[in-house]
Amino acid sequence: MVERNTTRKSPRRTDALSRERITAAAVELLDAAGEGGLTFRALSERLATGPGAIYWHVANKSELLEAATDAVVAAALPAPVTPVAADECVELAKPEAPVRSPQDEIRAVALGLFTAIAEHPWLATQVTLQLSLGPAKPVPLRLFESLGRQVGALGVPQESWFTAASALMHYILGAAAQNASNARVAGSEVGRAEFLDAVSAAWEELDPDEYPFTRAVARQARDHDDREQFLAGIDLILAGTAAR
Amino acid sequence: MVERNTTRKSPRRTDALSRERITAAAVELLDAAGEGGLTFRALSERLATGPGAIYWHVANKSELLEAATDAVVAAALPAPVTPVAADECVELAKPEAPVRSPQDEIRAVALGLFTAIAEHPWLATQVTLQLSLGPAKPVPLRLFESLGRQVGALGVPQESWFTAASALMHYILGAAAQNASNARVAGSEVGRAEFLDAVSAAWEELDPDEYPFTRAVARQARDHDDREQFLAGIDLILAGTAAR
DNA sequence: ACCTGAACACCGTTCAAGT
DNA sequence: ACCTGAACACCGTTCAAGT
Repeated sequence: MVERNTTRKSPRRTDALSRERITAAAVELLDAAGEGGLTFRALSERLATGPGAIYWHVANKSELLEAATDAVVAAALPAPVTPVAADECVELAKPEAPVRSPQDEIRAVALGLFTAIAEHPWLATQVTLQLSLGPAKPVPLRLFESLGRQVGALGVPQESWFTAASALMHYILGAAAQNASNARVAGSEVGRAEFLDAVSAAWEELDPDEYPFTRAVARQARDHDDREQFLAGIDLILAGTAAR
Repeated sequence: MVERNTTRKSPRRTDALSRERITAAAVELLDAAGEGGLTFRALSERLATGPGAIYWHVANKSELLEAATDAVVAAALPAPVTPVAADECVELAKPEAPVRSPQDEIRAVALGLFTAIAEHPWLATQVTLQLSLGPAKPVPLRLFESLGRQVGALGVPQESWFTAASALMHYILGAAAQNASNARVAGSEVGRAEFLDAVSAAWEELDPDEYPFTRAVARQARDHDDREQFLAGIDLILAGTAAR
C-alpha cells in the first residue's frame, strides 16, 4: 500500500492507473454528462491514456457502471448499524455513538439513497438495473442488509422479515428513482417548480373518463414536498409491518 | 381502417409498414433475444425493408422501446375498473360483470404486471426506466390510475391518496423487476430452483459480521414462492394504509 | 406519402506491439 | 505487469434518390 514518495520533481507516473481512479473518473463523467457521457474514449482522454488501458483494470462497461454505482451508494449509505433492540448481540460497541430507533435508522437509510439519487440522477437507472439483475448485486445487498437489521429490531415476526425488508427496499428504490426525474429536469428550485406545474397541468388535462383519479390528485402532485412524500410512504409501510 | 382485401394472388404489399407492425416485430425481437436483440438492422430484416423505412413511422429507438413497453403493459393490465365503493359514480355500468373488492382489484393489477414482466423480462428495465423518466409516461400513468381508483374506494383519507397509490406502484414495479431476474436465468422450473439455491448459497457464505440479517433470511429466500411473497408485500402495504 | 440502402459518426472491445 | 493506439465489428441515424 505504501508507495515510495519521490519528490514531485518528475511529474510522470505519480498517477498510475488503478480501478479506483478509473471509477472516480467514470463518476465524474456520469455526473457531468449523464449516462450517455460515459464512453471509453472520453474516459481514456480524461485519464490521458488509450482506451485499451482501461481494460486492464476493468472487464467491460457494465462492470465499470457497477463499480461506479457501488462506490457512490456505499458513500451515501450510513454504515450498517446493529439495531438497539436486537435480541442477540446486546453489547453495544460504542456507547458514545448516537443511538437511533429502528424507525429512524430506516428513515436515515432511505433518505441517504434518496439524496444520492437526487445528486446523481444516473444512479436511478443503474440501481434499478442492478436490482433487476439479481439479489446478489452489491447495491441491493447492502440496502437489504441495512433495512433488514432494523426490521428485525422492530419486533416483526421472523417469518415476515423477508417480506418487510423487500417491501421497504422496493419502495425506496422506486420512489427515489421517480424522484430523479425531477432532479434531471430541474437543477434550480425555479425549474423544479415549473416542472411540477407542467406535470400537474398535464394531469389535469387528461380525459376525465379515463383518468379520474390522476386528475383528482393533480393538485396534490404540484404542491407536495418530495422528501415529505417520500418519508410518508416509508411510514405507511412501517405502519403495515406493525399492523401484524 | 378497412383495406381492400385483394385475393391473395399477388403477395406483395399486403404487408404495408405501420407503427403497429413495427411495434409488434420489436416485441418479438425483444422476447427472443432480450434488450440487445432489438436493432434497427435486425428489425428491418424481419420486416423485409431497409433501416431507414422504420424512421418514417417511429422517431427513434427510445420511442420504439416506449411503444413496445406500452403495448405489452396495456395488454397485461386489466382495464381500469370503477371501484365498487366509490362515493361518486355510483351507477355500475355492467351488472353482469364480476365485482371485486378494491383489495382484490389491486391484487389483480399487481399480478397482471408481475406476470407480464415474468413473461417478458426486458420489460423490467423498460418499465422502471419509464418511471425514472417522469410520472407522465404511459405506463406509470396507467398503473397509477388503476391503483389509485381502488385506493380511494378503500376508505383512505383523500390527503393520503397520493402517498398510498405511489407506495403501491413503487413496490409493484420494484418487486416485479427483481423477479424478472429469476425469469431471465431460469426458463424451466429446474433452472429456477437451481438459481434460488445459488442465491441462497451465496447469501449463506457472506461475512457474518457484515451481513447477519441477509444470512438469517437466506433459507427463506430459497424456499419462498415468488407470487406468494409478492402478494404478501401488497397486503403489508394495504395493512399500512388501513392503519390510518 | 412512403420506401430504399448507402453513408456517417460513433461506440465497445480486441490485440499485436511496446516498455 | 502495465500501457499504447490502430483496427474491427456493429450500432443509431441521416438523406439523396427512387416509386
